[in-house]
Amino acid sequence: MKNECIDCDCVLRSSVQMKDCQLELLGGSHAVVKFKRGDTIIRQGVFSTNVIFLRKGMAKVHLSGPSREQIVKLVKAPTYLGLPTTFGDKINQYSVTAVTESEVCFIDIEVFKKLLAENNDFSAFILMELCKSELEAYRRCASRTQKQLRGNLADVLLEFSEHLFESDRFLLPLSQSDIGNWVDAGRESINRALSEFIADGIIRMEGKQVTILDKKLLQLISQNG
Amino acid sequence: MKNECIDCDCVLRSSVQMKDCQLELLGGSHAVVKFKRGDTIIRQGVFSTNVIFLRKGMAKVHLSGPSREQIVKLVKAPTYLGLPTTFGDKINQYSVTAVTESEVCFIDIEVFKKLLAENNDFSAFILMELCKSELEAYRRCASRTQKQLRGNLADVLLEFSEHLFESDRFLLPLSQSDIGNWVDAGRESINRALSEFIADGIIRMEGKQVTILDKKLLQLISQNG
DNA sequence: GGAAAGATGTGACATTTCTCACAAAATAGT
DNA sequence: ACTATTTTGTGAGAAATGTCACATCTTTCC
Repeated sequence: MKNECIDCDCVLRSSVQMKDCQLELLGGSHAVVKFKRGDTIIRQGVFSTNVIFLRKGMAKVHLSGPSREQIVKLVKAPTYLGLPTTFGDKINQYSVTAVTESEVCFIDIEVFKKLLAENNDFSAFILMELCKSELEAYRRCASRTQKQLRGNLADVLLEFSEHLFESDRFLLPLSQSDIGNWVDAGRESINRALSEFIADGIIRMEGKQVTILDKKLLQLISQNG
Repeated sequence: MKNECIDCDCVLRSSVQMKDCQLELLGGSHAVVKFKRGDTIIRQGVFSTNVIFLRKGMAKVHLSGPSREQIVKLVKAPTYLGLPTTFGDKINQYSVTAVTESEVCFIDIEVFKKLLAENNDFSAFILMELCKSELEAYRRCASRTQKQLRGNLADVLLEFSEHLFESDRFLLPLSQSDIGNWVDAGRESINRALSEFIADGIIRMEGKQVTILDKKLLQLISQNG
């Protein structure tokens, strides 16, 4: 098998120096798999022995809450998936589902641990990533719970436009009830708020195709809402 | 200065083997400080170069949200404080405030990084801690946003009783408005719900002294809503 | 190509919680 | 010991969302 890791983003992205032998190790022990939209990449409640690297695509991280499914965040390639759930616990504590066509590598956890132990740069990098995502989790949670519907919906739209697709025009990869599960609202409320945004000329929607017409206003709603 | 680290919980707790020279390093570079209830240990928005180890006491982790202060969690000694905020960003992204008399060590971040690099056990331990707290953050956030007031208040009381004080009788270290900022509710609502719990014979309160009378029922309320 | 499943649009109404207003109690500071 | 400040208790009405009930649309899959 050709060692795909050598030109894989997962290494480039880490901006970490890896010795050839370490790349060998990685290359010899992983499997690249494709997922379709809606496919489960990591399933909550299942025993896990792999860290996953998302090479291409976009995925939602979600877990089952007391009364419904809670979407925690959306992530796009390139990124690691399931670090906390694989290290923190043998059993997956959350699910990850592809929301667009995706491509991932499964990396055996023992190999991953070996790399962490051998390569201090790498382990410092991972540590930093974990710190950042914990901070992000705190911020997002505070923001979600304190803002009301319109503010949260504006955040979601801005998140898509600015971080995930980096464009004012994109195909919404979530259903309205998914968005509800993300921002803690009912499907109907999301629907009504979207209609308002359209009526106010803030966005345009043709099917799943969203165009942001007035980003300034959206940012204002995000702040004040 | 005597090297207090040798018999400090921070080392014991890590269950990590430290070489004598590493302990020296730690012992020679930290400062032990006492804090009173209400004192700020870490202040959001301020430049930081220290990791902090909470030796004794209890503290709240909180950050300023869009419309009010959000309490993220309560922690008790022994534990590290501010790892994410010190590693993830030079500027503190959250505050930590003592809620009981506390004692902490300030550990210079360069020393901490050196230890991480030198001691793989230690760095694996820290990595694991970070993973666990990220998982915990996700779970708590989902729980808080999906449950309603009584359920969340029950959770808070159980958290005090089962994890923080490990007793059915304890001195509530937060004001009612703090509790509100923790579970995303107004101060008045917390007050009313507490009164209900008292009226229902679930708890007793004499001033700040709380006694849990019916833990089973409290757990039921926590589950159902 | 047609049935079944899933996603979206929309109304009416019930609920929960917030907000404002004020009073009483407790705590801290001098 | 006596203010000043913070915390707690309580009512009444407002506001935001949730819930339920249907009527379309769309997509998926035999």
